[in-house]
Amino acid sequence: MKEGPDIARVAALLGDPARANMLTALMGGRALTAAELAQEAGVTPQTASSHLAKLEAGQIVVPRKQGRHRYFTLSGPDIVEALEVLMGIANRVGHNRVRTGPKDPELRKARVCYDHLAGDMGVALFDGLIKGKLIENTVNGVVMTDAGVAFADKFGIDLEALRRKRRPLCRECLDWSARQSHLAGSFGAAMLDRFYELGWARRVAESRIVRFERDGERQFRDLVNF
Amino acid sequence: MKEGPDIARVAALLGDPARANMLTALMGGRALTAAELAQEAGVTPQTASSHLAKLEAGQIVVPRKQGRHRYFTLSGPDIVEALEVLMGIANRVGHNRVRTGPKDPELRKARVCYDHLAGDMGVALFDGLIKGKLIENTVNGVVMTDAGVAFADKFGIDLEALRRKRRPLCRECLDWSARQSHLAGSFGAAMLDRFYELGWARRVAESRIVRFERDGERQFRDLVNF
DNA sequence: TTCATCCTTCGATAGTAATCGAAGTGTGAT
DNA sequence: ATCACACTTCGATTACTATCGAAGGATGAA
Repeated sequence: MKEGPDIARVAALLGDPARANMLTALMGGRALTAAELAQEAGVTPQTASSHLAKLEAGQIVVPRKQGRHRYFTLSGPDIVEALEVLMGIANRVGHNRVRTGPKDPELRKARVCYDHLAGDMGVALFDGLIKGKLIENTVNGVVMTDAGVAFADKFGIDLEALRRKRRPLCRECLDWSARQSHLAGSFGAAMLDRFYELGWARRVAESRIVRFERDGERQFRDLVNF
Repeated sequence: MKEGPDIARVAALLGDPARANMLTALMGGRALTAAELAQEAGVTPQTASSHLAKLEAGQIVVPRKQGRHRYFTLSGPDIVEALEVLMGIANRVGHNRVRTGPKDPELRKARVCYDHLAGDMGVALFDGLIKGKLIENTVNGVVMTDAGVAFADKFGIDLEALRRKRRPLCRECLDWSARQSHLAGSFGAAMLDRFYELGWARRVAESRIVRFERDGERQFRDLVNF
């Protein structure tokens, strides 16, 4: 009837709760399997498969076969952009899925996002590494500088082992409580692991909260104030 | 379950063809009535009313009552942003409502948009009238200047008759093939009628194409090169 | 080969939402 | 007062789609 791009078709693909959950899970930038996405969306694998088929047909996600797994990624940065804008709108009009409850402050401060640190402290870490010129935020993604490599070694992270994994070393991940980027990727995960090992922080059981020890938080602050 | 804004709810509101049509019509920035939006969407007033109620409840549009009309506008620039991004995606993945077939060039060049001229020549007309200061694009919409009134008279358009109609005299209409505004409103319709009368152009049967005669196009070019 | 795992397809069900005809409400014009 | 118009509400229909159980590949491991 009318000329122009078919907005509705694309928007409808993002307009189902299960699919929206999958897509936001993919915003971290990491490829996820169908099973992981099913869990994220809270649906059975069959249902997830159906949704993923639709998203694939609509070219919102791109599948990559690896062994008996199928890994999905977003088809492009424009999808991320769309999700971001929609989140902004949802936020503005007050369509939120969970109330900002009493124990929320701790979640906002520090929590795990899959396997890396998110929340205010996650953002602080990312910013600190940028300011200290240990990582650089280029158009092609986040990369480590030579100074960063030296730092990782000194901090007790085996970069060579990380590089052997398929997963990208550094990646930025949008933080919805803080609306800024925090550090993801295998290096981001390794940093959080190291915080645990050093006794700076520990996970709170049955929750995504990461609780820093008093001394650990002090050392963390020193770390990010390059 | 998950924290964060409820993307799906917002996206679902944009994910219906009728609603998407209404919203893209509102991208021009001007307030439109429920009836106009119904026509844009190609649905009956009842259906449009239902959609508008949903959009209003979701705070995507804002109503403003004026007499027996209800004017709707987008609730904020973020909505425009979202629509633009979605259009980009739809374009990238090739979800277009009309095929860019062989006879497409003619459609792009000149076609009717309801009752006025759209396409490249429609945009050229609009721009020409603006440049010639016959119309002005103000925040409250497009208005005619004194020079414009004089021109209309000379061109054989009875402005007084047009003014007696309820319909606004001048209006801009977003052109998706050209991504720019063209002239709508009763004056826009009258201009196209006059082109027919003068033998400058004629409609191609069973199509929205407006085909200009060689001489008619030349005179049209003279007209818009104020 | 046999088994386990990951994922998809099929089929049935249930819930939702778009649509429009008919009727109702409110506003402005004659 | 009467009419016309703009819009909404109600009710019924229709169509779609999300969902999951069950079963069927496909891949890798033992």
